[in-house]
Amino acid sequence: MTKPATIHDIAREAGVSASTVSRVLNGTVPVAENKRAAVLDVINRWNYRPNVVAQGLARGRAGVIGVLTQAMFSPFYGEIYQGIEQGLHGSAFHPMFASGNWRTAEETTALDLLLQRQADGLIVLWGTLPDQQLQQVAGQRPLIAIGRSIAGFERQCLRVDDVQGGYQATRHLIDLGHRRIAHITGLLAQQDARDRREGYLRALADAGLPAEPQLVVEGDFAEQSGLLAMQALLARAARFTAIFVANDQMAYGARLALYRYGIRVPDDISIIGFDDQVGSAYTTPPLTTVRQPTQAMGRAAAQAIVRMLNDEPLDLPTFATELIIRESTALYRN
Amino acid sequence: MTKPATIHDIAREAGVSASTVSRVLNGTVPVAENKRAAVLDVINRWNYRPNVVAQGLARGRAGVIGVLTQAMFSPFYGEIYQGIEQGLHGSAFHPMFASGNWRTAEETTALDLLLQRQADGLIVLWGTLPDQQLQQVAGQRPLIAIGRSIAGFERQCLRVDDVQGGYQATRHLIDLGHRRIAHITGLLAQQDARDRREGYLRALADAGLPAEPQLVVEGDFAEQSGLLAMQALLARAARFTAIFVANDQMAYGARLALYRYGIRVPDDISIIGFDDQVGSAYTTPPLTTVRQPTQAMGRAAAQAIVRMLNDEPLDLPTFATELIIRESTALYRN
DNA sequence: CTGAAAGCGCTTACAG
DNA sequence: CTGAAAGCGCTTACAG
Repeated sequence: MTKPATIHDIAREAGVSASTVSRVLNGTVPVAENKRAAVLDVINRWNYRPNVVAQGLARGRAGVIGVLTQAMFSPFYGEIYQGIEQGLHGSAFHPMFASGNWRTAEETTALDLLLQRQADGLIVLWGTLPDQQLQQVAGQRPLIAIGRSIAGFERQCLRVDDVQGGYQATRHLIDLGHRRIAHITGLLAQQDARDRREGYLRALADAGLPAEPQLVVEGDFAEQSGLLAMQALLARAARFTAIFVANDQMAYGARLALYRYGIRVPDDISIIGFDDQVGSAYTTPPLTTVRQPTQAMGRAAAQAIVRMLNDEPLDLPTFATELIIRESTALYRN
Repeated sequence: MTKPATIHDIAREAGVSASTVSRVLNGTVPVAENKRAAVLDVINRWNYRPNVVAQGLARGRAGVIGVLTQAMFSPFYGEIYQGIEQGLHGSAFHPMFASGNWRTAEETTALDLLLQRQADGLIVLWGTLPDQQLQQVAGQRPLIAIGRSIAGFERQCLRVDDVQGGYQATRHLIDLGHRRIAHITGLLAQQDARDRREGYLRALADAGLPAEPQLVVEGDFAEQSGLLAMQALLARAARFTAIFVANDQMAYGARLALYRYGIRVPDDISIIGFDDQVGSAYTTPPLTTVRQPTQAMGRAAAQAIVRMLNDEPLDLPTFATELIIRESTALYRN
């Protein structure tokens, strides 16, 4: 367990000062060709890598973009990470992740961790942190939020149009001829769940269809709640031929409930989800759903952070959802 | 964008030296009660948080465990992360993730990133890095590998018994009365895929069943390859009534192929996967599979790293797989 | 072009 | 118990 070489070791071996080694490392200032070659030679021979932590301290810039996420392992966030990595590529900044799991206390811990590790900028993905906490951070360093708003920092909040998404999903069902359309909502404490429901209601209203409270039940975005919600719906008197489920995970649960009851999809009931999770193309039948441009959103957020760090002006685009038609929805037939 | 307070600011305001502030922060040495109170007061009032990067530099310990993973967003790795976080909890170390995506070049980049950020220890999850590269790192700092071996460092490699897992899966099918059992393998360039196939072959042999090459086709662990492999199998002359698929993702694809052909699961064909992905309990029908104790493995790896960091002796347990029987497998009926 | 010096924000012997 | 000093591994004016 030998200690790794430092810039001074390299300097000594190459017969120059540490300053010079630093200069050839960073290419900031011209260095005499022979010294440059000597330094490079030692660096290669010793396979020297500068300590980026020390660099960060000296430069006052860690080269880190903190990403406050909710679930390290969700495929949904995964696509956003990919976008972030793409957006950061070639920028001298690297992402650093910490997850809050939708619990305010954990989110606070994760945020502190990112801040203490000197993240130069922050990307906040959804979550339950109060505006006030984020406002304070946003006042101190570049911050972009995805999936939530922060009062006073609206221009740094990148939101997808969930109302439109919910509308699209419901409209698709209506266009297929369905008239009695149920809805399993997400956790209504979350804005996105409320927005999707809002889209559902508007689509019904626009089509002159009545909103039937008995056809709406709240879930919590997890599979099991979709299953339970579908059971509840099936137990009620009100009938329906199609259902909009507020995310794909719950749609899986709902679909399983139908399977258990021997109700066919899409022959008896059409089902549409939201998110287009990776697995959704391989469910039986493949799930019709509404896609959020996750990767593009991640990329935009990363690019925006870099622009802020460089004091360049910001102009976040608006992100629209996209209907992905697969095989879980079909024409209504009487 | 005011600069955050430093330890000197706190010291000045509290009327003590920076050393004293440091001492109350770390609780290493007794500090007079009145000064301690004064310091704590300023810290709270200013909401001061020490710069952990600077702490790490001064201490020679970053407090970071690097986790070299393959896919940031896979639920499978996600469970391992959870285990790692649990194992690190309360240990003064935090995980830091970088992903290699099963590409040697990217894995090298990710490893470098972790090393440059001064990770005190490393947990390597699967991957394609040559032994030599990892041996070098393992010679310099604590390293634990999950899912792969490193020559000369076997005691630091935590492996799950894939042969046993493949055996269990196949044996389950045999116990249900199946005699003609197909197998979709993983990418055979990977050891785990070869081991699972080995388990399959051994189970057949132990039951006195012939190994039929026409019943085995290679996949690449992704959904689409499972679908394609199943189509290939169905196109062949050889019939089968059950199939062991080397992971759940491919099992989803294989199941979709059967759906398209109108072949019922498990009535016509039984199917068993491997991994017990989160979604597998909600497929139709819910998937029988073999579970790896992912969370326990992550926890063990994290604890082992901490032990190594504290120069305590190591004794990694062996991890066994577990059969999870759901509804995609059934008794063979003629 | 280049070295010595100061500094980034901390910790930790050292001396009292 | 406590402060001044040196040091962690770098960078960057400053002076030449």
